[in-house]
Amino acid sequence: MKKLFHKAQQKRVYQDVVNQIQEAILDGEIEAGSKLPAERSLCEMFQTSRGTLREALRILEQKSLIEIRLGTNGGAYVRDVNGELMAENLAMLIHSKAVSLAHLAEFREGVEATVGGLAAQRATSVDCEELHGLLARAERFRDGGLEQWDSFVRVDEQIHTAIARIAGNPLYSFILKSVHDNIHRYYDKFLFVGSQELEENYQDLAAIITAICDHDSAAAASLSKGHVHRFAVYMKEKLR
Amino acid sequence: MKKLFHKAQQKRVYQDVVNQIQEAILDGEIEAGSKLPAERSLCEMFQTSRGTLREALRILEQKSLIEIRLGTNGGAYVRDVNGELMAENLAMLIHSKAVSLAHLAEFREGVEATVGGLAAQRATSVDCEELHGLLARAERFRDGGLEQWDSFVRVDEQIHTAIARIAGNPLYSFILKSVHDNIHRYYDKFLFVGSQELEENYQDLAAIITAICDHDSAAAASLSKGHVHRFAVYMKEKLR
DNA sequence: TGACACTAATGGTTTAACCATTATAATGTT
DNA sequence: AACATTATAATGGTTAAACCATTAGTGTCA
Repeated sequence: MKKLFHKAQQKRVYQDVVNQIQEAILDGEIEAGSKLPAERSLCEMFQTSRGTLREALRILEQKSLIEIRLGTNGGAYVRDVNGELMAENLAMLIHSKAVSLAHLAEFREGVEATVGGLAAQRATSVDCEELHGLLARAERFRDGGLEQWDSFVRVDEQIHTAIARIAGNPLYSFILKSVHDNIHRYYDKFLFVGSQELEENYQDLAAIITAICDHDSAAAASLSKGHVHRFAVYMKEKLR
Repeated sequence: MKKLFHKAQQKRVYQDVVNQIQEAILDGEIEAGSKLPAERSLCEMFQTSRGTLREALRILEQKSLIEIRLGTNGGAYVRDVNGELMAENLAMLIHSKAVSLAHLAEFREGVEATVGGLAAQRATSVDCEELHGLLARAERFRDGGLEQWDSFVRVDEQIHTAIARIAGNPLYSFILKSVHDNIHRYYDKFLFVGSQELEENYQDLAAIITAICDHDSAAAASLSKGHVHRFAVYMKEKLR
């Protein structure tokens, strides 16, 4: 932090403050993890009152650009740019019933199919080693039976996350994370499957990973879609 | 508005206020378009100070749940639930260079392909009439030459929006709107094409609409993907 | 009838004080 | 020396009261 920030202007002063700080963060002038000056210092820099400045900080916090901590060493810490707003928006759409579980599941089918196909085109040998490593962990948890269902689900999600990363387009990663987060937020309580479904799930993952490592894009897309579709059908049955 | 809202509690008072109002909006207890009480009245309801209450309103405004107007008849008006947060998040990801133009274009390819395929499965005769009506308008603007390029682009976007609606999944509509908004926000200035590209664009749209109305899902998906891909190539050339 | 000014409701901003939380330093105890 | 306890100070959270700025509606006047 050097000589940045000029006196706040415009009609709504807090908006000007938001704009200045947001630009500085998005342009990389302030590192993620670093701390903004204390509220009372920022007030002097922007020549504004504390109330107005705090309204600006509330907005930046809601945008998930900063995180505000209490106590000594508290203050506004700059966060990494992330996709939390998407997840939050999705949560609101679901809460308000503008988007249903069926919509969410169908959307996920389409996206995971596309992502699976791209991953098959772009997977390197290193990527495939990682996928097979994750698959081996999933196999161990599968053999552990229903007691390790939670662990299996976690690995399942790690595999999907890894495939999205391998697809090479961060937008897919952000959006799939939003979808996964919301599935967990709203529907976790309904999810419980038997050992048969667990086995089927594992076989799905194994087939998808094989297709990706064979660079068989069409198969990877089709298998991914089927895998997600089966999952969606389970959810629907549980919710009925 | 009846007897809702109890005294604000918890560590961060403004967060409790946000939660109460947000729930009321998302649960439909407060209609979109209606006005919340004035700040000073809300302060009494929540038994909080005006500064704290205003921090809560700032958050709700940033979530695009309310819109605050000035002057007489001003105040916090409840908005329809929408996908603006997604668009804003996407804008920040692009601004911070976490997502590039190429990523955005590739993502759009995948989504528009999926949407085109779904629309072909679900289009009714009424939908097809609407699409052909839009196509006729596009044809008129095409014949108007480059002078009506702006109008042509608007109809083009209307067609894509209509196809997303016909696909029957609002999530696709929200996300495609976010993508379109950001393409316009960041790349409009680079976009200018000649009459040949305009003609090609029109032929693309005509072919897509034909496929949709023939319920030829695979063709609609493939043509949509090609259409978007061609657009993406143009953008890349302009940016070079 | 139209232009202008007044009025009142409402959000925007400022100031100054005090409360709550927490990392660190100072102190005491074993 | 090691550990538990307490005090300190930095920082965000909250309150109160006053005043400024914007704007729809109303009233006045030419």
